[in-house]
Amino acid sequence: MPELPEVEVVRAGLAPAVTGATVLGVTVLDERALTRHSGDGAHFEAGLSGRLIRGAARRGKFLWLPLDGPGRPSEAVVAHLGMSGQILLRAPGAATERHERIRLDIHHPDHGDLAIVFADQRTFGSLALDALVPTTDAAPGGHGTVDASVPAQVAHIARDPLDPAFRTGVFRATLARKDSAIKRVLLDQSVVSGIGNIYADEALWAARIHPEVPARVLSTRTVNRLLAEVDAVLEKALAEGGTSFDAQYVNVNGQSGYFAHSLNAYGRTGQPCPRCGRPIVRVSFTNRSSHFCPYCQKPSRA
DNA sequence: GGAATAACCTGGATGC
DNA sequence: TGCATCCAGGTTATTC
Repeated sequence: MPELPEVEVVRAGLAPAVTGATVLGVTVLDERALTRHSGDGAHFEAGLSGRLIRGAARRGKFLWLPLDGPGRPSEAVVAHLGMSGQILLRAPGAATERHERIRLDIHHPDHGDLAIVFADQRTFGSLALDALVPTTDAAPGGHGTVDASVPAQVAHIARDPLDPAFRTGVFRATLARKDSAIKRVLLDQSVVSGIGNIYADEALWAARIHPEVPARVLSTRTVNRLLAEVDAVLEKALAEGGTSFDAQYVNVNGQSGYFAHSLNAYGRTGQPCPRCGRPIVRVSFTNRSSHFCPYCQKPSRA
């Protein structure tokens, strides 16, 4: 499931191959991969062909490629991997991938011709051509860019905890106003971006916070501890190439990450807590699952 | 306005 | 073996 570390691995792999490249052609195989695009497949293809890609940027789980082009508006290709999206770099003319939805043929002045393949099993991910708008804080739009702009559909997404422009004071103040469970708040991308179900469970386990504790009751010290653990979990996952359970997530070369071997709570129902040895439990939580240690993560600790 | 919930989707796992 | 059902979860529209 692509969360911040997985998307960052994809961005880092994509950047050297696409920066300075020109889009030769676009093939849309499945228009369901354009749910965030305002037009149809033909509109997407026409808007992209001939454009120069200036780089690869990311905020939270959103990835975008800023575009140049004579007489063209300030735009970017925005990608969201959803639950099962993959962006792969392939040789020109490479065989169609399983679940391939969109292919961009590009030419890079140093690397020659390449194909960018967007494949997605569950079709929750998408690509879109979107206008770039100024950031509200005048800081760079995200990781991998110095431009103070973001795609319009990413503008409502909060900065992620690894972003230098992330403001912990604003985060603490937001939590103090939230009656919702802390895990729900961590998953709210308008509060803090990049965290999904896996890393929310892992960070809460590391910080010894029960996932259903109301956010507003957490002390400043506890919120600081949580943020430190969120940073640590994301950094470690990034260093290990992300999490992969079943080839749902791969880097641009189709390789899986190793962080699944480092998980302490997520997906470990019934297995001993690495800290106290008591079994990890799984509870249903807003259409998904929460995994935690009921002994280490008592609600009263808040 | 804030919070909670349903819907979207595919394929693997499970049960009968 | 084949069919039906459940489950995984990020985002957004809808409802309360």
